[in-house]
Amino acid sequence: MPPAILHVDLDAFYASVELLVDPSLAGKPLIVGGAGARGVVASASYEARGYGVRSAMPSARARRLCPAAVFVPGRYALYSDYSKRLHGLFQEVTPLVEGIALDEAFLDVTGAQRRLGAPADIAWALRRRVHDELGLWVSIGVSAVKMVAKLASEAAKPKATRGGAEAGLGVCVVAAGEERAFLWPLPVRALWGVGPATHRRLERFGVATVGDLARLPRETLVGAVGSAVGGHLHDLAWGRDPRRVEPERDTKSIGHEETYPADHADRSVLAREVVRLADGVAARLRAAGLAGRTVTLKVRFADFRTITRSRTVKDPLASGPGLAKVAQALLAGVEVGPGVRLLGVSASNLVDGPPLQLGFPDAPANEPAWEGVARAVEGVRRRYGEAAVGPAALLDAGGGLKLRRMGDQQWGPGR
DNA sequence: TCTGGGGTCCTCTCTCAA
DNA sequence: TCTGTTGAGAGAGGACCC
Repeated sequence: MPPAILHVDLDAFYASVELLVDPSLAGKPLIVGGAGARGVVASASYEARGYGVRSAMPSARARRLCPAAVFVPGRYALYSDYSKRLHGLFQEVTPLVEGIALDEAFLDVTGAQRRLGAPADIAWALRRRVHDELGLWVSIGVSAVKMVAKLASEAAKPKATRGGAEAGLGVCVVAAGEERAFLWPLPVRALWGVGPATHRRLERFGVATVGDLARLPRETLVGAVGSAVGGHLHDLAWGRDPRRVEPERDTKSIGHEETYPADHADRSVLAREVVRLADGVAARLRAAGLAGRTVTLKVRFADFRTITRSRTVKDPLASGPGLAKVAQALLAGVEVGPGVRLLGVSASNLVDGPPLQLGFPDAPANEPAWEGVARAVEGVRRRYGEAAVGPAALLDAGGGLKLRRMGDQQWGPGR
């Protein structure tokens, strides 16, 4: 059976979910994202895209391009729920599903062909089913080559106009042997792995399309962008992508970061923020049954200069106080006078199983055994809610807790 | 124009031990 | 004991993805 890979991509996912929840928004230019001065666009309806609004664009600019746009703050938990239902439908087609993002996945349907028919038929049936059951449209690319399937789904997408979406192909199939004819006219920037920096370097060699890239000698390309990226891009340009669909991938790091509405230069405020971020990271580590040996602190200054400082400890950490202690020690070595715009805490070097939190570097001998404390906190939170218990440092004047959780501030600070 | 949050991977440099 | 080499691991930064 010839290999067959589907790349499935939801059309304007977050904006489409918001339209489902509130049909009165239909036909209006809709922008999902952070509405504040430092927010960005997470997703835009096709009406808004018709004005040039794109995801990852600063919200302030999007507002200038489309003053009539309706801004919606974005609800990570809601989109996550839709995504789970979508992945449930994928699993009925094949167990070989590799999730790339909430709205995007690769499906290896090589083995499903006997049961469900040709890959194109599987794609059309899946597209119909997603719409019938979830009310959302997906675009699907089909190819024997992973990257080509990805680009084919892009080719299948609707086009944006000021009046809304202009229907696309829905499903785009690139037959075996046709990969180069499909790839070579595309702009080189379309390839996964060619971002702004690589694009600038390639332009110096007169490379504008994937075909130009294919004709560039491999050694020249490697010299220009490095061995790993250069070799990979050259293979892609020739339609070679040996990567398989990988259903299971180990998590390498877990972290939280947050951009503040105004810059902070007060060390005590920043130290408290570190506790908040570390508590959120710890909650996710423990929920995943993981612990981390490396703690990384990320600091972005007012001028957007960004630094990271990390420390690797002997015993894996999974408690908020343990992570916070290391992160605060790292913060102590950073000059915060210029003002801090963003702070982040992450754990990497992850290991399985219950954390072996016996103590911390430079900790006093009687450092409490946080493992027991963390378990007790989890129990209380399960029973009485997340904000029932937390680090004393996070208590506000009214006795409330300001915790940090996944998706709380996904697209920048609010207004 | 003024740049989010969650990640992964690659490269370079430095240190340390064999 | 001193010097050079090599490789592993850590740390930092950057590029990229959605």
